[in-house]
This record gives sequence, structure tokens and C-alpha cells, in this order.
Amino acid sequence: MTSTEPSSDEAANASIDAQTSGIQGALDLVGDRWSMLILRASFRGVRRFSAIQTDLGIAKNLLADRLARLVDADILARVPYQDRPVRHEYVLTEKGRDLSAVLIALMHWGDRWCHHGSAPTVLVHDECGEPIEHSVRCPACATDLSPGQIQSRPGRRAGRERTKP
Amino acid sequence: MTSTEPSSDEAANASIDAQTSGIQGALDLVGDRWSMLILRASFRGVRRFSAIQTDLGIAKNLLADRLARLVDADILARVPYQDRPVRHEYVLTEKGRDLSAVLIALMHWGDRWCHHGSAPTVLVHDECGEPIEHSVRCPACATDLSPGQIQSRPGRRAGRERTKP
DNA sequence: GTCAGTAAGTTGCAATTTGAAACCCACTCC
DNA sequence: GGAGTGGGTTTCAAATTGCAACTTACTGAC
Repeated sequence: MTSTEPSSDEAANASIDAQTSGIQGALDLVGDRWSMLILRASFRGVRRFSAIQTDLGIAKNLLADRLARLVDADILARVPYQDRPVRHEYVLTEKGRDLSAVLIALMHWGDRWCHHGSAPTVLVHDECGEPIEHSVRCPACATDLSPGQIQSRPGRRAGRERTKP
Repeated sequence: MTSTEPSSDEAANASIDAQTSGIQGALDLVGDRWSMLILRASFRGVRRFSAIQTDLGIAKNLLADRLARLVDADILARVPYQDRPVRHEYVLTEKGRDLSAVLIALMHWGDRWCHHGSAPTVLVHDECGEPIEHSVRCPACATDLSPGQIQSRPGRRAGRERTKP
């Protein structure tokens, strides 16, 4: 059996809070199943209330609630798509589009580990059709990094803490 | 005002379902706030029931529930860390470790857009201290890709659909 | 003018989940 | 025996989700 000791960096948790607030903030805004699925629909061009509702099979009250939250959070913008009568669709903002990495990572993981017998998807470069590569690199060392080789640090260079994601 | 038409790929949704099942499967397993935060704690070496509970401030019943689910899903494994009495900690499996990309992406996004006045973190290579680069590349073309340049395709090469994440 | 249809919600209520906190069990060690 | 630790389980109120009926604001056809 393995005997491992708990991490002993707990004295330095004051600035780990700075890191935590990033992911906490993200999860506060998008850390629920429906929000993620709505965002995924947006990336796929499904932007109207009825279309999203049909696509996801979500209750209308929940959809209205989530859309309002995502608009409040400036992740989606409510944009008119016609005049008579005026009708709106929900369009990703830049902030919302930046969530693509999260969705891609989720999809990758899901396809690898949750494919339930259906064919996994492959993400490809649209121009050449070859599978894409996801990487995390150190440009200074010109090497790819594994998750264990990443630390995070406050942006102000106030100190160093060793953490994993 | 912009007038955009809904995507017209809806006839091909039969194999978009294959893609959806990946992200649905992922969200079924980890698409809730507490599961994500527990996984984050695991990556940081916080693995014992009490330590996780204290770290996250989560209700014990929810923690027990989530841990059981994550163990059932083979994302965490329950590993003894001592004999007398026998005590267990929750350790990431390979499947669980593969979720690091999701957590890194969430952290990046949160740090960029949700920093609420606290100092954003920078993710760095632990050996040299330089900021890491996250990229999505096409190895065949040797170019970086933006989210709009990615398609997904069923793994069996049954057909092509243009989708975003 | 009336009516049907569409889009985008709102409302009411039951079911489910979350959250707080008390409680419990199984040890170990003094 | 008793205190302390670790890891839960149970109870119950509050919050959220989910279902489905209902509403509002049009437009266009007759």
C-alpha cells in the first residue's frame, strides 16, 4: 500500500486564494451543466430561445434563467436578428468565446473516457482535415509540459508556490 | 443591426449526436461545481476527507456523495494511507488526471475574466519560471489554430460536419 | 376585425438537490 | 474509561430543478 503525506504547503495558502478565486469565479458563472450546454449550443450557432430549448430539451424557465445570467455575466449578448417584430438571439461575446478552450477540453476528455459505445469524435483542422494537437508548452525551454510541471504564481511576482492545476 | 440566419446544418445532426455524447457524458460526471472543486483539491494534493472538507467548506454529506460518485466513475480511487486504523484518501486515477486540461482552461479563463480585483495568477513552467503557452495546433500545417478553425468529425470518418466546440 | 401561428417568455407546483448542523461509529492512545 | 481524531450518516429546511400550463406580443391571412 502507498503511504503518502499530505502536501505541506499549507502555510502559503494566503496567495493560493488568489488562484482559487479564478476557478471559483469561473465556476460561479459557468459551473453548472445547463450553462455549459447552452454555451456549446452557442458555439454551434444555435442562438435563439426556441432553438436552444429544442436542441437541449431544457425547461423554459431554466433556459430563461441561465440566459439572463450569462447575459448579466457578459458571456452572451442579446442581439436583435429581425425587426418586425423585434426578436433577439444570444451571441457569444469575446469573454464567451474565450470559453472555447474549456469546452474543447471537456469534449476531448468526454470523448476519450465517456464514449459509451458511440464513435468518439476527432477534432481536426478544418482546412486540411488532420487531427489537431493540444499542447501546453514552455516557450523558453521549447518543451511540452505535463500537468505536473506547471506551477501557478500570482501575476505580481509576489512569491512562488508549487501547485498543480 | 445584424441579421444572421440559423445554422443550416441541422439535417446532419444524426452524427452531431456522437459529439454531444462526449460532452454530455463529461458533464454528467463532473458538470457540477463541487465535483470540479474537489478535483482541483486533488490536483493540489488535498486528498483526505477532512482536509477536502475544510479546504472547500463543503457540507459533509455533499462531499461524501460527490466522492462516492467520482470513485464510481473511476475518476478518483480510494487508497489506504495508513493501517491503524485503516484510513483512505482519494487519489486521481489516470482518467481523473486527464481532466487537468479542463481545470487549466477554467483557471485561465477565470483568471482572465473573473479576477475581481485580486491579482491574476500566471501559470509557469516549474523548472524555469517562464509563463506557459497553451496552444491548439495543426501538426501537419505547423500552424496554431483559433477556435474557429477547428472542426470535429466522427472518429470513424463516416462524414464531415462543420461545428465549433 | 378575427383567428391562427410563432416566438419568447412567466407562473405554479411537485420533485430533487443543496446546505447546515447534529449525531454516530470506529478506532487509537493516555 | 475518556478524550480525541477521522470519516462519515441522518434530519430537516431552504434552494433549485423540472414539468407543463399559461401569458404576452406580435404578424399575416382571411
